[in-house]
Parts: sequence; structure tokens; C-alpha cells
Amino acid sequence: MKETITSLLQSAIDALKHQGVLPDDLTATIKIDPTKDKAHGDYATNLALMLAKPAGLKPRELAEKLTAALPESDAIAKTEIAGPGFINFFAAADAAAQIVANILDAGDAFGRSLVGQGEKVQVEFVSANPTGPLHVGHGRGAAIGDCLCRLLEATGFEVTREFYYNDAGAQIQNLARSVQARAKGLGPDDASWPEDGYRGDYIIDVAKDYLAGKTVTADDREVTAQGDADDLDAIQAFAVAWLRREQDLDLKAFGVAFDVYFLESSLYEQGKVEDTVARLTQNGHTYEDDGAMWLRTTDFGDDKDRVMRKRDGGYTYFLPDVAYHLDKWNRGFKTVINEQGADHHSTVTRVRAGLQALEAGIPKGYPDYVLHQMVMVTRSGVEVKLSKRAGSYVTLRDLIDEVGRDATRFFLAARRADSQLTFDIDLARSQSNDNPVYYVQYAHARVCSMLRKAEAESRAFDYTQALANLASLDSDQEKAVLNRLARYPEVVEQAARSREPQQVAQYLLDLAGDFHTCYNAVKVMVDDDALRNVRLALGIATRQVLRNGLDLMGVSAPEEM
RNA sequence: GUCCCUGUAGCUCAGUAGGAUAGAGCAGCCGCCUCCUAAGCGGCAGGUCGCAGGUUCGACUCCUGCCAGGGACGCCA
Repeated sequence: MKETITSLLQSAIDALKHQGVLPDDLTATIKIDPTKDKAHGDYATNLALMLAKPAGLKPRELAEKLTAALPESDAIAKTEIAGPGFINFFAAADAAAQIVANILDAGDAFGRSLVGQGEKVQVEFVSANPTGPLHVGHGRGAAIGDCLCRLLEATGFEVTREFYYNDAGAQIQNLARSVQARAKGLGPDDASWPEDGYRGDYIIDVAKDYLAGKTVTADDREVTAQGDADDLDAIQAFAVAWLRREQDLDLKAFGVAFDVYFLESSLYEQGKVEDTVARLTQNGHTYEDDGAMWLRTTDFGDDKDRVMRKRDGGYTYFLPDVAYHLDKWNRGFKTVINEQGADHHSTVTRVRAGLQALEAGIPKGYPDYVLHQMVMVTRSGVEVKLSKRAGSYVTLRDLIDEVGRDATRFFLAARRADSQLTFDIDLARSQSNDNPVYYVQYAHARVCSMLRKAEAESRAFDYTQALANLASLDSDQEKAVLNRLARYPEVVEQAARSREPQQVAQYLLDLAGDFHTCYNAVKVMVDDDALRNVRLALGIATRQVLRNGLDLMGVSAPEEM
């Protein structure tokens, strides 16, 4: 529909150029918007307002000339000029309803596109270190990151989901000492409990399994406990695998799976950190000061230079970060998106500066970042801060167990990443119309229910008859659904391009609302076969789009509630 | 002090690469199940889009300054 209007306008412009009304060298980007107000038709363009100045005409005058020059089309019932010079298009009834046939034909593929042209994209998200269960923040990252991946896949990109973690740093040693302390029967209140040790109850479980000689299998490693409480290295290896497994189970329960687990330690083992240092030094962007080696990141937009090699000879975290992103680039990812908590904001400039200093032909804005703000969890209006298991924070597992996977995913991905999120447990678990997840799912179930009823009454859906009567979908409520359905593909594309999964959630809420309104206004199971079938077709098309959209969010589309 | 994010109805939030009279849900009030699932629908009420300037035919949207909240500013990751 949009394409039709665009091409009509394009030929009108060409005609006016021919007549000398518009200058020949004029290039116009034609923008068609769906209208907010039905009185303005179905689609509108501001073209005459945009071109008024270069054309040297008043906007409304130009609009007159444009509409006069529009070729005839079956798709358009009429056009109007309104306000300061908008051109409104009223779609012919059957033209708008044609979307129903498109959706039914395309099925699961409706809304998918090839704009990505198979380009490789890597999305790094969650990237939690294996020192504890995943918390709500990781959950938000998982929901947003995975939804982004699904959006990119749906728009024709080849996506790699990657999880980066450190299995060897100071925090991991701290983890090992904590487990060891538990294995020796100590608790956080004992005098010899390690300083800053992990106090959560899960450490007790790790220690128990270690002493019992258990074997744990995570997605990317398997370790059998050695059982000796004095062997810190063995404890560390076991603890890392144990927590990796726990995180894997949480992610699985959340419906998120990764293609690659990338170890920070591998960057050292494969000499990539040293290579990076050498390149930075060769390029003359480093200097020694105060016993440390610095990178002159201020040459690349940072507000101060950064230490890359500490006085004690070790590297700061920022260096392996740069090496890691160089490795991403070398693996052929021209587009990389890092989904992280906003508390990592400071790394953005630094990593980008480091990559520029490599002089490896990496573009300035590489990589992309999607940073999400904090999540606050509330119950009965009061903030929940603790979980027994983790000690100091609410875990993702707590939420999944309590409100379910669908609600958790929807709630965490339905808000813009850059606004702070209040996760209201009472709302998420309420089986009522307050709950947006159920609102959308219910619309889907309602269509299923109609079809079951049709089946039971031996009035099974007849596709051919529906197609022959598309023009009967002419009530305001039906037209609202049709227009909404037609917008789905561009919503997907826009959400993918702007990296904003919440647009899909918002769309689904709108579509479900349009459908519920329609359901109450227009009876579907009528005796007239033609009417019944075409209305069923609209329901089926709606169900298809709801299903496709929910799938993009990783949320199920139940057949009954 | 510097940088980033946010500020829209009593509450939680949308607002689609500036477009027409700023939307939805909840909370409040009034209605709708002899009828396809009422986990639903309709209506009423509720706003100087933080404040002040600027750009534009047109600004919630872009620019500048200020105010408020959050985050980051480590030889921690």
C-alpha cells in the first residue's frame, strides 16, 4: 500500500517536472505516514510541505498540482488536501484488505525481510562472570539481547550470539577461596572468612558438590570435582564449571542460547593481548609513566589517557577488551552490538579509542552499544533487594520461578533500554487484564477459540470464499486492524534498525487492542458464509501476526488461556 | 567538577529517523455477559510534554542554557 502511494507520488512529481512546475534537479524523499485520525484517511504525506520552498509555491497550491498529477489507481478511493498542505489518501476497501491474503500466504514469514542481505552480525550480551547466579540486570540484558538477535535474524542478518566471560581473574580466585572456606565449614561470620568472600547460599552447594566428587557439565565445559579442600586450583576449576552450569540452566529456562562462549583467558593464551600491546606501541600511541604503560586514548576522544599495563606488570581489563574486539573484527564481523548494563558505560569510549589506536581500518563507531539502565524489583509496592540464594541481589531465576518465562521476558524487553525499569512482581504474576502479557496472549487465544468453534459447528474456515469477500471488511474497527496489520513489517524493520525491541512489544499491545475492540464490535460467527469467512480470515491474519511478533520476543502464543 | 541516560495524566509507560486536536494501561466515576473466552469492550474525567530561549511553515521530537533524578568517571571487571 505504502509502496503503491509512493510510486503514484513519484510519477506525479515526474509529471510536474515535465511541466516545468518543479525544477528538474529536485530530489525528493517521499515519506508516507499512517494517519492517527481516521478523518485524515489511511495514509498521509507531507510532500507538498517539503517541496513548497524549492518549488517556489505555496504548500496547498503545490498539493493541488500534485494530486491533479496523480495517476489513477484502484488502490486509492480518494485523496484530500488538508491542513497546511498534507495530502491524505483513503484506501479502497479491498486494497487495504489485501493485506489479509498476503499474511495468510506468507504465514510465519510475514514481516521477515532480506534487508540484512545475509550480513554477519555479532551480538554480545549477558557476559556474566561465573561467580554467582544471574541477576535481574543480566535478565534484562538477556531479554533485550536475544530479542535483538531475533529481530536481526528476521530482517535477513546472519547472527552470532556470544557470551564473554573471565574464568581466571581476581574475582574468580575470590570465588575459589569462598568455596574453600565453605568446604572447611566456615561461614561469613567466622574470623577467617575470606575478605569480600561471596556470601550467598549457593557457595554452600558448590562446596558440597565439590566434596562429594560430583561432575558438572556446562555448555562449554565439564569438570569432575577432585574433592580435596586444600587444592585451591581444583576448587576454582570446579566452581567455575558449577556456576557456568547454573547460568546455563537459567538461560535455558529463559529460552536463550548462545553460539559462542568466549574466554578472556584465551586472549592471553593465544598471545592476542601481547599482539595488541605490540601494535599499539608500534603505532606510537603508548608511553611509560610512573612505572606503568599508558595508552594515549585522548588522541581518540577520551577525556584522559588510560593505563594498559600496571606497575605490577599485569594488564588492566581494558587491554583484553581491545584485543577481544579486534578479534571480533578479524572474525569478519563488520557489525558488532554489545548489550551491557549502563554501568559499563565508561568502557565505550575507551574500547573505541583503543581500536582506533590499532590503526587496523576499524570504523570509528565500532562496536555498537546498547546499554540498559537498572532494574528495580518491587513486591507489594516495596523494593525487593535480596535473594536468599544469591545474598545481595534478586536473581533471574527468582523471577522466572515466580512469574514465569513469558511475563519475565515481556516485562524486561518491553521498555526502552535507556530508561530505568521497575519490575512489579505483583503485576507480572497477576492473571488479570492489568497484565500486558496476557492481554496480547489472550487476543491470540481468542482467535484460536473462534476457529475451534467454527470447526465444532462444521463451518470450517473457507479460504477461497474469504478472499472473494475482502471488501466486506469495511467497518471502522476492521479497517483499524487492517491498517495495523499492514504496518507490521516496517515495525520489525524499524525495531531492528534502531535496536529497540520494545517497539515490537508496543506494536503487539496496539494490535491486540485493535483486535479486542473489533471482536466486541463485529460478530464473526454469523450465518452469512461469505461474511463469516472473511471475518475469520481477518482473525487468522491477526493471530499470525501476533504469533510472529511474540516469537520475536521469545514469548509463547497460547491457543487457550 | 566532567561525561552518559532519564524527566510526558495521580501511578507505570508509549509516542514509529519534526507533521495535523500529545496516546495507552492502571487507579477514580458510569455503563456492557439469554450473544464467538468479561484475562474483554464502550464512555466520562484527568496534561503549560521539567523550565527558559533558539532553529522551522510546523518541535514531545533538533540545538543551547538551566533545574531535578539515576549512572559512570580505578594501575577493579
